Formats: sequence, C-alpha cells, structure tokens
Amino acid sequence: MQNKPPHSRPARVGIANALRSDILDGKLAPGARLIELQLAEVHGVSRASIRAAIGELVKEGLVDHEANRGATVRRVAIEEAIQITEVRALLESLIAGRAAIAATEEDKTELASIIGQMREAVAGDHFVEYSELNSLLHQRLREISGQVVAGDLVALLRNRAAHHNFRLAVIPGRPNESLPQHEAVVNAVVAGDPEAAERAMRIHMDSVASVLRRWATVALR
Amino acid sequence: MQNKPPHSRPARVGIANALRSDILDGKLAPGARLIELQLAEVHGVSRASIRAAIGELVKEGLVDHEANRGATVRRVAIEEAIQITEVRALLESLIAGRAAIAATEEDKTELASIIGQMREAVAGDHFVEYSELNSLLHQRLREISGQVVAGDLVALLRNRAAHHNFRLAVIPGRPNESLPQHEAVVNAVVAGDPEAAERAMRIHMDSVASVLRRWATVALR
DNA sequence: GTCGACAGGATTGTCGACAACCAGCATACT
DNA sequence: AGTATGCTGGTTGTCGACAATCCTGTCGAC
Repeated sequence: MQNKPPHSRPARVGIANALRSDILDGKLAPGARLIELQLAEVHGVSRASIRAAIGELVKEGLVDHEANRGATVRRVAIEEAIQITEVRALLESLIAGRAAIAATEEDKTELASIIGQMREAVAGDHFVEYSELNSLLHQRLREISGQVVAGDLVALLRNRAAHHNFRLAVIPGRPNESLPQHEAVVNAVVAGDPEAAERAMRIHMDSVASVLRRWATVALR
Repeated sequence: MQNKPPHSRPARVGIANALRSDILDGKLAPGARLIELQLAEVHGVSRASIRAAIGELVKEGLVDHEANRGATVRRVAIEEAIQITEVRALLESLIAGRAAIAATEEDKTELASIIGQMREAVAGDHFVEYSELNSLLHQRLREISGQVVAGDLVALLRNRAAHHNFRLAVIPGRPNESLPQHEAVVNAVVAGDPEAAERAMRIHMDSVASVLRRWATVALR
C-alpha cells in the first residue's frame, strides 16, 4: 500500500477509505480525535490530503468537525440509530416499490440468486457473509429502483449506522427472523407488485427498528 | 465586509455563504465552473480557503466535483427535483406526525402565528415573504419533531432543490392552493393528532410534486 | 479530408511553513 | 480558599509555490 504512482486517483480517496475502515472496525473508537499532523505522518502524505480525506468522512457523517477544535469520530447514540432506521424504513419502502415497477427480467433473476445465497449463508451460520449479502441486496434494489435521491440518502444512513447494524446480524437467531422478510420483499418485486413490496420492506425495517429498541432498553437499564 | 479580525470564524464559512447565495440567486448558472484560482483572487483569500468552501457546497449537494476536473454548479434536472420532493414527502410526513406528539403549548402558539403571517402575505401578494415563511414553518416543525435525522436530510434536500421550489411560490395562484394545506397541517399538530398531521403533510407534498410534474411536461414539450 | 500524435495552456492535487486559535496550567491577586 | 490573569503547548486555519493532470488546438501522415 506504499507505492505512489503519482496521483492517478487522488490520495484523499485512499486515505478516506483507510480511515473509514478503521472507524467501522472500531480501531478508532467513537470520540477519538483525528489529529491532522499525526495522521499525515502515519500515512506519509501532507496535511492537505488528510484534511481533504477528513472532509469526505464529515460529508458521510462519520466524523464531526468543530471550528478550531478539530475532528472527532462521531458517537452514534443508540437513540440516533433508531431514528436512522425509522427514516430508512420510509426510504427503503419507496425504493422497494419503485424497484417492483422498474425491475427487468435479469434484475429479477439476480435478486433471486442473492436470496438463494442468503439462505445458504444462514444455513451455514456464516454471519459475515450474510451481512454482506444483506448490503448487496439493498444496494441492488436501490440501483434498480431508479430513485437515485432516496438511494443516495439510504447509502449515507447505512454507513452512518453501520456499527449498530452489523451487530444486529450477529444476534443469535436474528438471521432466521430477517431472512423470510427479505424473501417476501424479493418475491413482491419479482411479482411486480409495488404495494406488496412496499409493505414487505416496511415490515422488515420495522422489525429492525424494534430489535434496536429492545436492545436500547436492555443496554440502558 | 472587508475587515479581517484574523479568523474569528473560518473564512470558508463566509466564502461558502457567498457562493451559496450566488448559486441560489442564479448569478452562478447551473453548469458554471468554479475555478479556484479565480475565486481566490476575487475573494482575496488563498486557494486553500476556496477549496474548503467548495467542499462545504459539495457536502450540501449544490456543486459537483470531479477528480482533476474541478467543481461545477450542479444541474438539478426537473426529474431530480421531483424525486427530491417525493422523498421529502415521506420525511416531512414523519416529521409532522412527530411534531404533533411533541409540540408544547408555546410551540403551538408559534406555529399558529406563522400561519397567520402567511395568510397576510398571501393576501398582500408578498411572494418572497410567503416563501420565507414557508421555509420557517417547515424548519420549526423539524425542530419540534425531535427527529433530527429526518430533519437534517430534509434541510439538505430543501437546499438542493431550492431553485425549483422558489419558483413554485411565484406561480400565480399557487399560494392560494398551498396555504390551506399548510393550515391543515398546523391544525392537526395543534390538535395533537399525529395521523391527521401526517396525512395533511402528505397531501401538501404530493400537491407540490404534482405541480412539478405538470411543469416538467410543459417545459419539455 | 480524416485521423492520430504532440505540444501548450489552464486547472487541480499536493506540499511544507507560518500565523492564529483554543485549552489547560501555573501564577498572582483578592 | 477562590477567582482572575498571563503564559505555553498543541492543533487547526491559511498561505504561496511546485508538480501532476486534463483539455484544446495545431501539425503532420496517410
């Protein structure tokens, strides 16, 4: 990762990716300060590039940035994660409905294939793979729907609450609960029934929200 | 506006505000290139500050930025404006519903006051004032609702489609159509009826979307 | 006449240094 | 003891210059 073919793609992208990974993996804990000079030395670039990279992350809502006080890794309170899920419920439903209208035959077979892989992942207790397929499914629905505005916002929110969402997939028994919900969504899309797709997605996201709520009350006891 | 008490608040804020105004006022047309060196000379600061300011606007979705090709004022196609309004319809409904639950007595009287002012503005054909009051009403609802995530996103989208939205307020007869819709929303909030508030806001935003659609077909003939 | 290589100009990406700013601590004063 | 004041270290804000990159228009070959 050290080679430097001048700047074929801007350094900020690489740096931003590295920082994003560190944040999502928990290597950079919430509240941790991102000190420009320090990061510049570690990554072997100048502060300008670091600054640009941090800008990217601020844009994505992963870090906060106060004037003259620097950037810190954002704390996403569980309460905010719930709000995020509520909003996503609305957006994802819209997306699912549109996808049901706009999906081509190829799209439909691809979605079915993803569901198949998810089934296998659940059967084999492959949590990480299941989580990734989950992301993929939602992403493809976004692309198919053609509602780019909603798609962009969901992508943003998904990143922002990624920490909490990933944990969900690891809750014992959770995949067994969410898999049929995903199947219902895909079935409705394949059937070309927008209302059913919206409803199914709504049920799915509400279920996610309720798990988060249950978890919040447990954690705050 | 020339005095320079070193940097009590970062220059990028001032520059960003100036650029934002120029964009929303149409002084910087969609597609116009934002050339860093040029702007640096005009505003009397260095490229670094300009670059930071442009970063702010990119965050807000007002300008695009391609690698090595600079920043341009973003074209918001009418089609995108429609999508934005669709998404806002969902978010604003959520917000209205929550506001109906969370509003205090003071909040309610303030909302009623805003509606009163809007009525006067319509009666006096004060379009600009009406548009500003419209913004204020939606903003207060966001704050009251406590749904900060939805609120942030709406603020973002509102900015992004500001160009089109402002034009709406100037369409003859349009305020007469939207005022009662706003009244219905506020009435429901004051009555503390979340479902009615959601429904009323939904009707309002759908009406905005349909005006945009009608306009799009006319403009594209 | 059309296509491709190539130079030139314009613009962004990156760098290192200096200045301004905030927080915390020691000191002095009441 | 408690509060105000001034310093100092660490960090961000800003600057001007250099290097890399892209776009455009020109020239030559086929």
